[in-house]
Amino acid sequence: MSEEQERVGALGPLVGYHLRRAFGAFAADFANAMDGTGMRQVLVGILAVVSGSPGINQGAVGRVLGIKRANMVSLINELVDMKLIERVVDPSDRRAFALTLTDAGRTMLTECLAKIEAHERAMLAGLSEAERATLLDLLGRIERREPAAG
Amino acid sequence: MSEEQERVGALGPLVGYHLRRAFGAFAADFANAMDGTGMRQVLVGILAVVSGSPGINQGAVGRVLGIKRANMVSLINELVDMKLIERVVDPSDRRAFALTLTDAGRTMLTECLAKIEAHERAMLAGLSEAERATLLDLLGRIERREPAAG
DNA sequence: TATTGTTATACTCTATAACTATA
DNA sequence: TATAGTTATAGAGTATAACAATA
Repeated sequence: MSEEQERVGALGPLVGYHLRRAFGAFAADFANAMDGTGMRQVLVGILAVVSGSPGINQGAVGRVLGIKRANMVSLINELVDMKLIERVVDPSDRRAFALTLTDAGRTMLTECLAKIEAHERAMLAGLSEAERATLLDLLGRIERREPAAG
Repeated sequence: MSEEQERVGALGPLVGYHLRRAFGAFAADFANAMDGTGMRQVLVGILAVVSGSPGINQGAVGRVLGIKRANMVSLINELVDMKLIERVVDPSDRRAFALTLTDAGRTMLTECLAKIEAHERAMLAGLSEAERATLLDLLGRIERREPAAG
């Protein structure tokens, strides 16, 4: 196996470096797995969140997924144009749009999740079930860590 | 702590999703840690690789770090403009440039690595030493996994 | 005042194709 | 022909500032 990957000098012991490389490998394989669906990581994420919280507005979806409001606009537009998401004015707050999946959206999400599970199995083939659980736990604790100052 | 982060529906059990979020948290804090230095993740990575393999050419640096040749050009230009890297024609292969760190480059790398170690300590404060080692091991095995088809 | 969605904008990262000069 | 570096370009992710409508 390529020795070049070993010559990372001072980067070797850095979790951040390996996180970047592992994330990159996952992202590339994910894009491959989505081939032909017209979907991307972020779009599937939005479908999953809307599926779990029907009627949610796009600002809230953004907060769940760590996407800025300004960047949500075109993403939601894409999904509406693809007829995967329905967007209606929320009667209880007329500034906001209530989002729900269309039937096509539910089908698409189901199909994507099946492809994603295969992609995850391939990427994690070298890890035992216990190791996958450990990885999920450790990553989760990094995400939810206490912010540095309050 | 924000309940919104929990409402990820089908994304919850996906390693790829949590890898994306943990990587995002690391990247944001890394950028913060580099404040005032003019450096970014990729630039520090290049300095570290050149430091470990003086005289290496930029294509090889790109292969080590997973950066395409075309994208290396402007990155190396940046580092040369900042006078952190020296680029001389390799006498043994006049197509290539041999890269080495300048004194300023060595100083910058040392300073950045100190900041990065503090950043890593902060990001991983909730993990024991054993857990950090486990995380490095698991991420490393994902990076170096066997490609799907040969 | 604060919030929702929006527009405009900019920077970075990533990717591909085509070119040159050397090997 | 293959490789090192380059140029041009395009798509995607991420960030901020400012605005209108509504709360």
